[in-house]
Amino acid sequence: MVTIKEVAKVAGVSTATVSRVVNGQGKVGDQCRARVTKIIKELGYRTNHVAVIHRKNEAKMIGLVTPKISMAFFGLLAAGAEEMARELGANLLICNSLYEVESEINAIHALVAQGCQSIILHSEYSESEQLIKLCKEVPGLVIINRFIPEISERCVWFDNNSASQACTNYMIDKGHRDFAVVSSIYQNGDPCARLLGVKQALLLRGITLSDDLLVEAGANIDGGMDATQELLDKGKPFTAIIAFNDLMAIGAIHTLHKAGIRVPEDVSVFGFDDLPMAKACLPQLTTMNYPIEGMAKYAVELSLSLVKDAPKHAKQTHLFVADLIERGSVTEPK
Amino acid sequence: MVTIKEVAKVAGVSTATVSRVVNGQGKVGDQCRARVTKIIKELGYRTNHVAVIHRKNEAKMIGLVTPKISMAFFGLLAAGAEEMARELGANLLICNSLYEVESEINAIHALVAQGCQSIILHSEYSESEQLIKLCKEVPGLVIINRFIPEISERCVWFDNNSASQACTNYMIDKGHRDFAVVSSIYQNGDPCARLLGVKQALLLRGITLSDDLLVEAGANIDGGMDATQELLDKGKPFTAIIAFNDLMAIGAIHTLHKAGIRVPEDVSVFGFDDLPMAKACLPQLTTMNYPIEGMAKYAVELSLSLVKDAPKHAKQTHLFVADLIERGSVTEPK
DNA sequence: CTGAAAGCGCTAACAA
DNA sequence: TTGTTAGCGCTTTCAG
Repeated sequence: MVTIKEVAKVAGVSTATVSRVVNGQGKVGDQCRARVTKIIKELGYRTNHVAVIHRKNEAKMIGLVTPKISMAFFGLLAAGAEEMARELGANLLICNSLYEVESEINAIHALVAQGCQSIILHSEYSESEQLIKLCKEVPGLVIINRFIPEISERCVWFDNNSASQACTNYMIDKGHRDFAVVSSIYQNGDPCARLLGVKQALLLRGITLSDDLLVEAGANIDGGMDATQELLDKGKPFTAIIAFNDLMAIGAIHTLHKAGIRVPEDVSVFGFDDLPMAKACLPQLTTMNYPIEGMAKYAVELSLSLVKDAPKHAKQTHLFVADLIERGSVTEPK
Repeated sequence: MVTIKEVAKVAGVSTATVSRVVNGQGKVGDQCRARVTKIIKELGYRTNHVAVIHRKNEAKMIGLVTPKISMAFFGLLAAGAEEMARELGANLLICNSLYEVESEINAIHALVAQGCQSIILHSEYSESEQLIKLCKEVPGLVIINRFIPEISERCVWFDNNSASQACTNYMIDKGHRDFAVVSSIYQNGDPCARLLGVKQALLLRGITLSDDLLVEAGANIDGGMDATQELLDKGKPFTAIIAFNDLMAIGAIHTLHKAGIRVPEDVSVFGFDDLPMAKACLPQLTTMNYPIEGMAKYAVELSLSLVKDAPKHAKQTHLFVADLIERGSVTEPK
C-alpha cells in the first residue's frame, strides 16, 4: 500500500504537504502542488480512510439496524438510506437484528465501535427506556418508525392512525358497511395503531365491527390467507376487508379467489404500505403508500445533522403521512 | 470514550495487559485478569475497532456493490450477503453502482480505502479486462452473476442456459408448440444467455420460434405489459410465453388478463428468478428459482477465504443451478 | 507473567 | 508557504 510518506519522499516534500494537497486545504505552492499531484498519480496513492477515521475520530458511515433486510419493506428502507448516504458522501453499514432485542443493542454498540456516529434504528421490541438511554450515549441515533415522546426529536415516524382512518373512511364513502379486518398477530407499534385507527373511524361513523370479523395472523402472505380462510369459515357476511399490510391483503385475495369470491366485485380488499408487490397481484392493490424510502432518506440527513450540532428545535418531531393509492381492489359494494 | 489507557491506569497495569485481557490471548495472571475485567465493566470500556483495524490493517467488513439495492433481486442478494457476513462476525458495507461503470470502479476503490478486503461485485457493464485487472489488485474481490474464464475462480455465477433449456423443455413436454418470448431490451449477460437457452432447446426439439413472437422491453412489470401488448397486436397465435424474468411475466399476465385471455387456461406464462413477488400474482408464477441468496452467502464465504489464503484449486469456478418451481401459471395447452 | 516502547497512516497545531 | 512533531487507540515484539 502506497502511503503519504512514500509520496512525500519521492516528491521531496513533507507528509504534511502531501496531506494538504490530498485534502485540497491549506496553502500549497502551485508548482509544489503540481509535482505532488503527479507523484500521487504515478504511485497510485490512495487515501487510507481507516487511518483518517481513526485520526479524526469521525466516520463517514451510517449504520442501519433493521430486523431483516430481505423483507421488502426493510429493503426499501435500506434503499432510501443508501441513496441519501451516497449523496452525502457516506457509506451504509447494515445490520440485521432479527427481531431480537439484544442484537439490536449489540448492533448499535458494534456500529459505534466501527466508528459510526450516525445510526438509524428500526426497533419494535426494545423498551423505550432502553432507547432513551441509547440516545443519550449516541448523539447521531435516529429511531425510525416509532414515536417516543421523551426523544421526539430523534423519531422519524409515520401517522398510522390517520392513515388507517383515511382508508376506512374511503371505504365507508364507497358505501361499505360490513367490514372485516385482517390484522397482525403481533399487536405492537404499527398493527396496534392501525387497528385503532380503523376502529376509531368506524366508531365515528357509527359502524360497529363484529368481533367475529376481526382476525389475526402472521403479517405475511400466508398469514393473510389463513386469516381470510378463518373469516370465511365463520360465515358472517362482509363486503370489505381491511388488511394490516399489502402482504396480508394479497393473501386475502388469493384465499378469496380460491373460494370463488371475486375481488373487488364481491369483496373489496384494502392493503397498506404500497410495496412493489402491490402492483403485481391481480387486481392491483388499492393501498396506503407508506413513504418509507423518503423517510429513510430524511432519517439519514437528520442523523448526520444531529452529529454535527445539537438539534435547534428541541421538541420538533418528524412525522410523515400517507397517500391513498387507488388501484383495482376496492370498489362499491353490490 | 473510555480507552485501554484509562483502564490500564485505573487497574494499575500496562495497556499491553489490558489488551491481552480484552483479546483473551497471551498469558495473564488470574487475579490480574479478574481485576482488569472488573474495571473494564465498571468503566464501560468498549473496543475502538477503527483503531484495531487501522493497526492490524484488516477490516472485518464485506463490501457489496450492486446496481440498485431497492430492486427485489438485489435486495435478496444483499440479504444473503448480510446473513453470512454476520455469521462470520463481519459487517456489510453496501454501495449502489446505479449501472454506471465508473461508479462500480469508484465504489471498489472506496471500499478498499475503507479497509474492506472482501468485496462482492455484481457488474453487468464493466469490461472483462477491467475486472481482471481489479481482481489482481484486490485479492478478496468476487464477481457474482457473471463468468469470466480468466478469473473463473473468482466467479460465483448461475447457469442461465441450462435453466432456460429446462424451462423450455418443461413446456414442450406439457404439449406447447407455439411459443412467444418476452425478453429484455438489454441483451447482455443474463438475458442473452437465457434467450440462447430457449432457442437451443427449441431447436433441439425441432420447434421454430417466429421472429414476430420474440419481443423485447424493459425488464420490469411495465416492460412485460408493453411487450405482451405488442405480441397481442401482432395477432400471431401462441399458447405459451417465456418471460425473461418474473417481473416481465407478471406484466404479461396483467396484459393478458386485461385482454380477456385467461392464464393459464388460454396462455401459459413462465417466469424466472422466483422473487417473493412470484407468489403474489394470480395465478402464482411457475418459474425457475434463481438461488441468489445462497449464491451471495457462498460468495461472502469465498471472498473471506480468498483474503486469507490464495485459492487451493486455481481453476475451480463456482456455478449454481436452478430449480423449477411449479405453481399455477403453466398448464397443458387446450 | 508483565511492562516499555515502537509504530499503523494520517492530521493539525505550532514553528520556521 | 512549508516542515516538524505529537498523537488518535490499539497491538506486538522484545525485555525483564
